[in-house]
Amino acid sequence: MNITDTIQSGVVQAVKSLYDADVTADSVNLSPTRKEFEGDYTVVVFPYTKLARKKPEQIGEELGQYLKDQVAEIADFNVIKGFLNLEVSDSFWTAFLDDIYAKEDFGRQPANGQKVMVEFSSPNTNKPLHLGHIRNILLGWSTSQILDAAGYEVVKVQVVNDRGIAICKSMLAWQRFGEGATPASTGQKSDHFVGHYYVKFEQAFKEEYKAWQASEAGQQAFASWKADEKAVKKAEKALEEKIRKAKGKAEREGKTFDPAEYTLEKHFFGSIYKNTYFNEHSELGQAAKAMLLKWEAGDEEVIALWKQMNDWVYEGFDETYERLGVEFDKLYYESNTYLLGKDTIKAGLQDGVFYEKEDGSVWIDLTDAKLDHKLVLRSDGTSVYITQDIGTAQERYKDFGVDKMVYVVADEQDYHFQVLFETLKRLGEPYANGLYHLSYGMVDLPSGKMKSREGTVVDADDLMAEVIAEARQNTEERDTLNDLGKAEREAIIRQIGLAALKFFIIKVQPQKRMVFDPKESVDMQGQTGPYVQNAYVRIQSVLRKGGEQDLQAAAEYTTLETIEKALAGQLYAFPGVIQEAAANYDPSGVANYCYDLAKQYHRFYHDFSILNAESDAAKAFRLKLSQAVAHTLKTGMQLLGIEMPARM
RNA sequence: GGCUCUGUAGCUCAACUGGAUAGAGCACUUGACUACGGAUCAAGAGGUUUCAGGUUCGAAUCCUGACAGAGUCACCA
Repeated sequence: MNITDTIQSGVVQAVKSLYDADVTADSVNLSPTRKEFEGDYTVVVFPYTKLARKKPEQIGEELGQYLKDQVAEIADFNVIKGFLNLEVSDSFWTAFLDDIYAKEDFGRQPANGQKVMVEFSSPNTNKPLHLGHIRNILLGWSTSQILDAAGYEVVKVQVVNDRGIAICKSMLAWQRFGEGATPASTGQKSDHFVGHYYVKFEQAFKEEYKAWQASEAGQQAFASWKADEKAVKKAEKALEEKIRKAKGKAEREGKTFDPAEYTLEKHFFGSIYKNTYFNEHSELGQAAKAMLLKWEAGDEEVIALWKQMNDWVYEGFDETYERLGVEFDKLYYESNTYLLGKDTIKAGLQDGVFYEKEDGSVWIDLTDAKLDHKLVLRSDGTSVYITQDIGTAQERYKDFGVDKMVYVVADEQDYHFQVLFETLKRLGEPYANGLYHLSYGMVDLPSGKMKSREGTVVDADDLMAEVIAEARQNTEERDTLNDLGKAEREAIIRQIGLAALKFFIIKVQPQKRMVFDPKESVDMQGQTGPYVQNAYVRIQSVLRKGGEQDLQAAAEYTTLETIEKALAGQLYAFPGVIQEAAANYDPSGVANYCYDLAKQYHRFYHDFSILNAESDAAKAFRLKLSQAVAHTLKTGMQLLGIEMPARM
């Protein structure tokens, strides 16, 4: 039985015997004691004032005395206002440490027999991965590791969006402007090579569109739209809102606001008409669409080109994934799954889950779940995004029989997943109650939103190279690794750089939008990944020098320093941290836990000598404590996908 | 306009899910190694938790209403 349960049930008994009232163990408000007070755990006694009809201080005293008398692990207590601070006996902590210090897997839970699938990354294949993908991948990976540590069997998958208009754009641009170039011939990383042609397409389209805007046809389109008073009025309103926001933003950032950028004409061509132009007038747009149709028809030449482009991209992605240290158990390709789900819709139509409109389109009415009516099949019988998501979910269940599915997807799709999950529920899918959308906020730069069109995206490969370069520079300044071979040194430098990057991103709660400052992300001091690594490295250094010590002597160490108890208490909390992170699908708590533990250890290390401790008993005890901290830090950081070097 | 998320120190983030005097890091100021790794430690300064009400013994946290930012409301994905 663990100590928190022991205390809680002790309080239940105390309340029963002292006040003849029944409370549940769950309701006992128990938390670690704040560091400015004496004690290890604190019980809040305010809730018992009514049933005891006494003052909080008095209740605290009575409960404290009862626990001290009846519960062996409680050595002492004090009461401040309505807070009962309990002191756990030193022998409890030494026994606990004795139990865990040699366990490298401390904190991990035994298998619980449940299977969960985590989907993450899921890129488009027309351009390389960027900072946004990195947040997604780190969240997905660490959540997978955490679920695994919490006892689940985890299946990691990604959906590769390998078809559609976007990849056709890259293909077309390569065909027209590529002149037979290949990644090998240009020396470019192959996914960047493909992305280059995507950008090329967008540039060419932009030029084409701009020329058309000035042409007679373009001006006429604008003029005829302008005749529609209602539409113009609506657009003017939207434009006003846009201007107001832009002005506010310029003001906040101390920049000048240029009203010439916000004319009605620019708004019309930029926001309102762009899709229409692409679909109906653009030569490039027509060509890209024609290519998509040919792809769907299975045209050999187009398919061959498509395969070539995608292969290039995959080669590049694999490299990036490997550098990041992530891998998947199975990949689903949209080109294989995009037709799934139609049969389910038809069957659901029979069962009355869906309804059909006169034009033949199929819908689901979710108004009683506070959602809307949602189209699930077009009037021409073709599928939409949600159709294939329904089919894919069923496919995955067939493949793996999972109890839960976690989708790591940005918060712009919150509504989509609400609709999807509700629909699957109504279809009676067996896994419907185990669906979770791990929604996360977009990553902003200090300069504002990332926009691929404006070239303000932070490339994943560049970013990793940058943090590693910074780690290299820091390492060279210290010359602590000079005796190592180059390969070994580089491996450590890589671990340090990636620790900085990963920790910086994972420490923020998923649902929050985060500001990513590249300058801060390469920081290696303070609340950072390398700071945590440093605590681990210090311990390794101590263990190398004092590892021969016979740890039996620790048994004679019976009076712990405050900070030693605090460290033991923190270690004790680790399994709970993992369980909570798993239950909430939130790795940020693990990151913050690792930081707190490292910080506490750094302080302990500074204030007390380990190898030159006052007695053999103290030395042995502190070695055990250090070893336990090292294991815990290593496990915790491993859950975040961060490796711990033995030296740095 | 409807719905959802967010708003905490100059900046980046916490706050054990309703508990004590709201905590860290960065930046700034000042200290600490002839001792186990200074990527460290300690100290100082920095707050009307966006605002106004409400519930409660107790609110950054829950409720209502404003305000601000973001997202979404496609026979797009």
